[in-house]
Formats: sequence, C-alpha cells, structure tokens
Amino acid sequence: MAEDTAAPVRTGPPQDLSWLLATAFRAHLSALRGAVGDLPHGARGYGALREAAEPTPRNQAELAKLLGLDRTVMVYLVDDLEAAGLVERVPDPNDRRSKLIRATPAGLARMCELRQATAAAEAELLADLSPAETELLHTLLRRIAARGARYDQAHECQVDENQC
Amino acid sequence: MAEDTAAPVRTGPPQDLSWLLATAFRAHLSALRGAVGDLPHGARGYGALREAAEPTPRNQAELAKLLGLDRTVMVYLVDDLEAAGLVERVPDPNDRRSKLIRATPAGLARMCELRQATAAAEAELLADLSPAETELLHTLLRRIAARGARYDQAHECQVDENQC
DNA sequence: CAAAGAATGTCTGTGCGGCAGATTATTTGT
DNA sequence: ACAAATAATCTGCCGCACAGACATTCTTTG
Repeated sequence: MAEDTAAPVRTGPPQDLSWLLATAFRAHLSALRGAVGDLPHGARGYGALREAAEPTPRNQAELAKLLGLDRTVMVYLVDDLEAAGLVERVPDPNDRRSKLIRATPAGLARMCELRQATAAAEAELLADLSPAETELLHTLLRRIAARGARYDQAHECQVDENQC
Repeated sequence: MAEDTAAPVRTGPPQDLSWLLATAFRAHLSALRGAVGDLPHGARGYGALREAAEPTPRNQAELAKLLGLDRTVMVYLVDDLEAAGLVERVPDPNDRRSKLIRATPAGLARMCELRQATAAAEAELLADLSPAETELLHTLLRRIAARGARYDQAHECQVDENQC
C-alpha cells in the first residue's frame, strides 16, 4: 500500500482571511450565546445593553449604526429589552424626536453579571494566546474596524474585475 | 460655556473583543459582497465554491460543517451553484450516499476571477496594516479558529455565573 | 449473516427575522 | 414660513433557517 498522506494537497480547513474571520467570529458568537443565557436577543441584545449601560446614553439610530442593524430592528430589540426591565426609553432633552436608550438599575446589575460571563467565555476562547498577543489582536482588529466604519457610509466596494 | 469634551467618558465606538470582531467581520463581509458580485449566494456561495475548487472535493456534510451551515441549507446552496454551472455533484466512489461537490471548469475560471477580486477587497480592508502585521493577524486568527472548531462539536459553553 | 443503528442527501412545513414603504412628530435649512 | 431631512414606529411581505420526516446506504452488533 502506498502512503495515503503523500499527496501535497491541503486536507485541513482553509486558511483565507475570509474563513478565518468567519470561523473566529462564529466561535466567539457561540461562546457569547452560552454566556448571555436567556437575554432577550442573545448576543445582539448584549451589544445593545452594553451600550445602554454606558454613562452617555445613545438614541436608537446611533445604536443601530453602531451595531450594524436596521432602524426598524432596533424597535423590537429595545421593546423586548424594555419589557424585560433592563433598559428604558428616556426622552432626549435636546431632541424631542429621539429617545435615549438607558439601562435601568436591573439592567446595570445584569450587565455586571454579563461582563463576567462574557469575559470568562472570551478568556476560554483566547486561552491559547498570551496576554501580549491578546492585546495585539485587539490593536489589529481596532484598526480594521476603524477602516470598516467607512465601508458602511460609502457603499463603493468596487474592485477591478476586468482581468483574469 | 464649559468644555463639552471635558468629561472622561468614552464617546467613540466600544472596544470589546465582541464589538471589534463583529465590526471587522461585517466590514470584511461588506467588502466581500462587493467583490463577489452576482454569485448565487454571495459570500456564502463564495465559500462553497472555494472549497469545491480544491483538488480534493468534499461532500455536502463536510462542507456544511466547514462553513457552519445546516445540512438542509447546503441543498439549495449547491442547487443554485449547480444551476449556475459552477459546481457539480459527483458521486463519491467510496460512499454511494454522499455526493462530492466539485467545481466545473467554468467554476474554476470564476474562482480565478473571484480570488483576484476578493484579494483586492481584502487588501483594501487591511490597507492600514503592514505585511508583517497582516501575517500576524492570520496567525492569531488561525489559533482562535482552531480552538473554535472544538466549540461546534461540544456545545458546552457553560461559564460560572454564580457570583457577581 | 441478519438486523438494528447511524449517516447522507432531499423534501415539506412552519416560524421568526429582516427589509421596504408609509406615517407621525420634530428639527433644520433657506 | 415653508420645505426638506431626521427619529421612531407600524404594517406587510419575502426569505431564510431550523425541525421533522423520509429514502438510501453504510456500519455496527447480535
């Protein structure tokens, strides 16, 4: 019998940035889902609650832009979080149209638990990385995310596809 | 009037790993969508075609596990790619149940174009990173993705949530 | 060797979620 | 003062994902 591993072809998973990002993101999402438990909209609700717990609350439009969601989606997202008693819609003193999404005391308490749970989940996900590497990953992702923010505003993702 | 930027609170986007990963992933996805054009299922179809273009074809179940999709989703994904003449279902000689998904010559040609388009899109996304940093990002993500593969198999994402 | 169990691919139905569009109220620009 | 833009909401429709059942084939076990 000849060697069955003699071929120089790749047998494992792909290594593109596209697969790596998607897989890392899915893994993180999976870990996050386990950590947030029965929070109304899972990881999405966590992101909203996290922003609502900030000292300077934002309105739904800003929140939607930040989380990459549609405006209409924010309505029932905040609806459900509000029904759970975690956030509240407080009128913006500077603009009577907009409503600021602010965490209630119960929401802040829940956020405290969530911070620990998600931190533990992330630590488990990054267990193979040293603290310095974790910090480095943050820095690299931050620069990509900063550039990515421009993608949403200008949808010109055109690439030259005239040659092959 | 007092300074409106004197407060020590964060005013920009959040910096958690969760937001960074999601935003970087969304930015990449947006760039990818622009690059793949009218490919049947967008970035998802690209992932499937990319694997189909490998020298060692996989069956739908393996493909689904690799892309993080449900088995039933693979059916119409491959259906549409097959209808577009990009891939074909070839019977597995070792297992008459499974069908290997292999790229057609037209699919390989399309993949050649896609590789250039997506590479250009990724280069634009990573424009702020040096080649060494890009390589480093790949390495870090690879280690996270490798650990993430275990998440799918064992769904035990339990974290201690007894304290606060 | 026979039978039970597991795996692959496919189909059907159901439900949830997202997106477009219209609506109301309010702000901003000219 | 009027027009245009913006924030939030509601309605309705489309699409996709997931559960379940089914036919076929492989594997394990008695």
